[in-house]
Order: sequence, then C-alpha cells, then structure tokens
Amino acid sequence: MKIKNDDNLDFALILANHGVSKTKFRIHLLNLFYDKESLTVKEVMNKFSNLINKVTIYRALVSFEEKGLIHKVPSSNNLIRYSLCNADECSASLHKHNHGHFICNNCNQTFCLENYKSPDIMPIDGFFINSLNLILEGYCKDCHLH
Amino acid sequence: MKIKNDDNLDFALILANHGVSKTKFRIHLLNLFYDKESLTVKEVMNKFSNLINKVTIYRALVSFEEKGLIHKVPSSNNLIRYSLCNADECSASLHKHNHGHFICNNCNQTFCLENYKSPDIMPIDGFFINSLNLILEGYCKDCHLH
DNA sequence: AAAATAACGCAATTAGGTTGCGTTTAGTTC
DNA sequence: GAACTAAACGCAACCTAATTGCGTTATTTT
Ligand SMILES: [Mn+2]
Ligand SMILES: [Mn+2]
Ligand SMILES: [Zn+2]
Ligand SMILES: [Zn+2]
Repeated sequence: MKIKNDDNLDFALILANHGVSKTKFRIHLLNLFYDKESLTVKEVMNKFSNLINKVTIYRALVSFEEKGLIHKVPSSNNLIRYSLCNADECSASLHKHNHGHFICNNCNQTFCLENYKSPDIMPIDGFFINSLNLILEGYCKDCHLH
Repeated sequence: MKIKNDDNLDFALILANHGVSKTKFRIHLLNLFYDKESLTVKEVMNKFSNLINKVTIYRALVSFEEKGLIHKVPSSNNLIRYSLCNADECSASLHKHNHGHFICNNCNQTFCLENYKSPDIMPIDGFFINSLNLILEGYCKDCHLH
C-alpha cells in the first residue's frame, strides 16, 4: 500500500528528518516519489521539463539513497531506477518490499504486484544482505500489443 | 541444481538444437555458462583473455538469448548479466528460477540461494510476463569485510 | 564445391553515468 | 538579520558499457 501525496504530507519536514537539504528541487523530487512507483533519471528530467541539470538529479538521488529515503530497484534494462523506501520494511541498510514489482520492457514503467508476496529475509552466513526484490518483467497493458 | 560441464555435454549439439551457429567461440561460450552461475560481457572477455572482440561477445549473447539458451538477470549495478536457462522452468518466452540469486555489490559475483524459493507465476490480466526473478543484493563472503 | 547466410573484427558512435570546479543557495552562528 | 560555513547547483569535460556500419571471414545450405 503506497502513501499518496494527497495525504497532505510535509515533504520539507520529511527531508529535514532524514538530514537532506530542503531545496525547492529536492522537495519537489521527493513529492514525485510519492506519486510514482519508481523513477529513473530520465523520467525525473522529463517531469521537470529538462530544466534541472542531470548532474543535480543524479546527486540528489544518491543523497536520498544515502539518507534512507529511496532505494534502487534492480532491472534488466540497464537503467538506474529508484523507489521510495517503505517505512514498515526498509531500514537504512536493508531494503525490501513485501510484494513484487513488474517492470515493462518497453515503456519502463513499474507496477506493484500486491498478490505476489516476497519471501522473508533469512540470514545467509558470510553474506551481508542489503536488499531483496521480487522482479517480474515483460510488457504492460499499454505496451502489450506492439 | 545446476548442470555441470563435467557431465560431458555436447555443446555443439545444444547450439545446433537451438538454431545457433556452432563457431569455436560460441561453443566455448556456452560451455562457460555451464560453469558459472551468471556472466557479464566483461567477465566473458576476461575468460577469453581479451582475445575475442567485445562486439562479438555482445552479439553472441543476444543470439543465445533470442534462441532461448540464456536470459538476463536483473541487477542494480547497471551491467547486463546473463544466466543459463533452466530446462525445467524456462521457455523461450517465460524465464524463471525456482530459487533466488544473490548478487555482490562489490565483485558482482552471483550465487544461487536454493533455500530462497521464488513464488509461482500467476497471470496478471493485461500484462505479458516474460520473467520472474528473486534478487538479493549485498556483499558476498569475499567482499564482506572491505 | 558453389552460393547464400551468418559470424567476426575494427572503427566510430551513442547514451547512461561520473567528476572537477566555480557559483549560488541553504543552514548555522553570532 | 548579517556574516560565515557547508552543501547544492550548473556547466563542461570525461568515462565506460553498449550499439551500429561495413568489409572480411567462417558456417550453413543447396
Ligand atoms: Mn528501501
Ligand atoms: Mn531462461
Ligand atoms: Zn509498458
Ligand atoms: Zn563479492
């Protein structure tokens, strides 16, 4: 279940609580993550009509990640993709969602699959687990036919 | 359970059965996939001591993928990574493993996690599912302590 | 064996991501 | 609220994985 931004959230406060500078851009960027299941740099650029420098976007995303606001989502499409951390299941160093995600091979959109349940994290000796992701890929409704 | 190449497999025959040209390089490349859980282009290049042109490797991997011999493994490290298709669970258009895979964020090695079970594939209406992957990321035994 | 088809290697190109540095903005101290 | 410090920003240049074009070589088909 994703928190939507129409819950009247104070994004500046959330940034402050995570030790992230609350610039206009970063407040707006955090807002975007509450609207979209996941975002790539390209998608963020488009949302800002290419007015924000890509380097600024890259650095903001790294900063958000370091401060535990977002995490990477693995994919086969060779693009860095980020998703909002889930307060229930993500900690600063261990990220997971209890459900799977579907990534479209054509339009790159992501969809939550609430009825695909992720297994619980079990320690593996010697290994340090950072994240668990259940990833389905294919074609979404829009891209299904051609 | 992974088939090992010491089972005396005829790689040329496997290629032929999948409609892939059996060049010396491609026979050797297929052999590699029976040894290693997954491979990137860089890893393949190293295995061949950089004697094979990278374009040749890229095209061979695409060809193997199109013919249903290998499939991509999603990851967060922005590298195209391929793994041998599993005769039991992979078809030409639908790829999965019954177990999870661990990818090291440092050395990029992949490990099978036999006791992490993937959920079964359930159709989602409107969506065309190509693959299901359970991906764990973090640091492996070698890279755990910096 | 000859013809047709596909793989190969090289060079050039594309595209996602990164780095350095001077400037601007935000956070802090007085 | 002005002065100071630290971080974010934008630009240009750079890095590297991946792709494309094309002439050559190897494989497959007849
Ligand atoms: Mn997270
Ligand atoms: Mn497969
Ligand atoms: Zn789509
Ligand atoms: Zn490692």
